[in-house]
Amino acid sequence: MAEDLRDKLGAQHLPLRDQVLAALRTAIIDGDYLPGERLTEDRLAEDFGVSRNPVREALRVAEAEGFVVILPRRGAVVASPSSGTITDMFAVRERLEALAARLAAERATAADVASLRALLDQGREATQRHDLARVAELNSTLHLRILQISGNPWLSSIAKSLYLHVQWVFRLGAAERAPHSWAEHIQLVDAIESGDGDRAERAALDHLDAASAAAYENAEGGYGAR
Amino acid sequence: MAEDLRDKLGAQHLPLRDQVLAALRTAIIDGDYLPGERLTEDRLAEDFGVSRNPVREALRVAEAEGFVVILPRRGAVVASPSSGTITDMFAVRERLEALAARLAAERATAADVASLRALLDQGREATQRHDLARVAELNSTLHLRILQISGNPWLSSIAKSLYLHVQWVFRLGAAERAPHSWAEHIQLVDAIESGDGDRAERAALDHLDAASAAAYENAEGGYGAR
DNA sequence: TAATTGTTCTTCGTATACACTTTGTCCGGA
DNA sequence: TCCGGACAAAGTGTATACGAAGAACAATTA
Repeated sequence: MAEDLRDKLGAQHLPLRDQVLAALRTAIIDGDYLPGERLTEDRLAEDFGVSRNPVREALRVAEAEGFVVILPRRGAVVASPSSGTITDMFAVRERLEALAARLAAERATAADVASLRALLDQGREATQRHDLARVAELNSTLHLRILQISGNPWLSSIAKSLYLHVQWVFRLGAAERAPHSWAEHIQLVDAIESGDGDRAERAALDHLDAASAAAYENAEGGYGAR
Repeated sequence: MAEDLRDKLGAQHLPLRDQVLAALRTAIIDGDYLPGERLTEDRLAEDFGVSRNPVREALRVAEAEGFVVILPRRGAVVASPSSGTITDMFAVRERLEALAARLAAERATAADVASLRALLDQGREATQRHDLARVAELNSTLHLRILQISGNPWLSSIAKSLYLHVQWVFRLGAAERAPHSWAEHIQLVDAIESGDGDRAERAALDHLDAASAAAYENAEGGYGAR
């Protein structure tokens, strides 16, 4: 009974605008709303079954995060990650994840390393099962976990946001590369465990370089945003 | 009552929410709203002479940017940049501005360099006049200009946001350090002009290290947020 | 004193209204 | 046929009001 109430209150705890924002983000990342598509407030309100206000608030944040572009008096359209900005994104991500890897190496506890290793194991297993969706999910979890271990909230939140955008761009072809990248992940975790910041940074850079190259290839075959 | 603000800001095309956001940001950075201070929607609406709707939208973005913290059902309070996050902020900024300096060095046109030199001149002049406010302003402009020259929109927007936060933390004691840092700026611009990415990156790192040390000192004497 | 109950303040979401822009359409004239 | 302008439709931007729910604080009671 108390749990019932807790759950109910906990669910209520999330403001509608945040739920809308989350739903909007995933809808965009999943391609339900395609780049360039017009997002009128009424339409979104109807799609999510809420009034205009929460939608508007979610849209402003989505704009700040780069998922939509808002044209004054003309409303919102889904942003278009052009191939130019893919390069730019990776240039920034490279620096950020390198820093994260260094910090993680310097600060990781035994428990932290253990949790990374556990993810690695699950990833190997999922790869053997050819469960690509699960591999992709573990991929995200691993990166986010490293960010968290770095203990720098700024780094974490910025990189997280960038990471979402990478997923968005990646979306279509990422799964094919996942098994390849797993070997790089092992290198990275080994480096973090060693506590050697330089080495961890190098491993992160190598990983990002490979991912960047793959992303660029995928972008060619991506949706033709304009 | 509302008219003065409306007329002042209303001359532009900008939606009210953006004007409110800008006003809110500067009010927080300038210390008109102190860390921990409660910001009710009604109060802000009255302060800015607008209705609650634009205020709410501005608040959501301000939250995403880290200037306020919104507690569910309890409203917004001005965020508190604790000394812990100062270190974290500079760790990220270091990487980002180093990248910006490198990219700027690789891409700067003659006109770009000329505009940087012009800022440098104005800064030297303002320093001689002991016009510290102007020096601080030129300081910002210079950094933002380099970001812009880097030509990476992601880098630019992220670093810009971080830069605002640095200004916020700095606020009190920054003026004293400004003359010192000007010498470092000359090094930085020289490096960018040379087109040598490595050198530009090193110059940026040196500058940031010094700024970081200074910021840390200032933080001790900052406002005692709780 | 401690617990409980009210009261008040404020957010959160909904709904409505309306001015103003932008956009698209239609119509008449060259 | 093509052009330009009037006109209507759609949608944003802003204001306002209202009710529900939660949180904080005061008052009351045991």
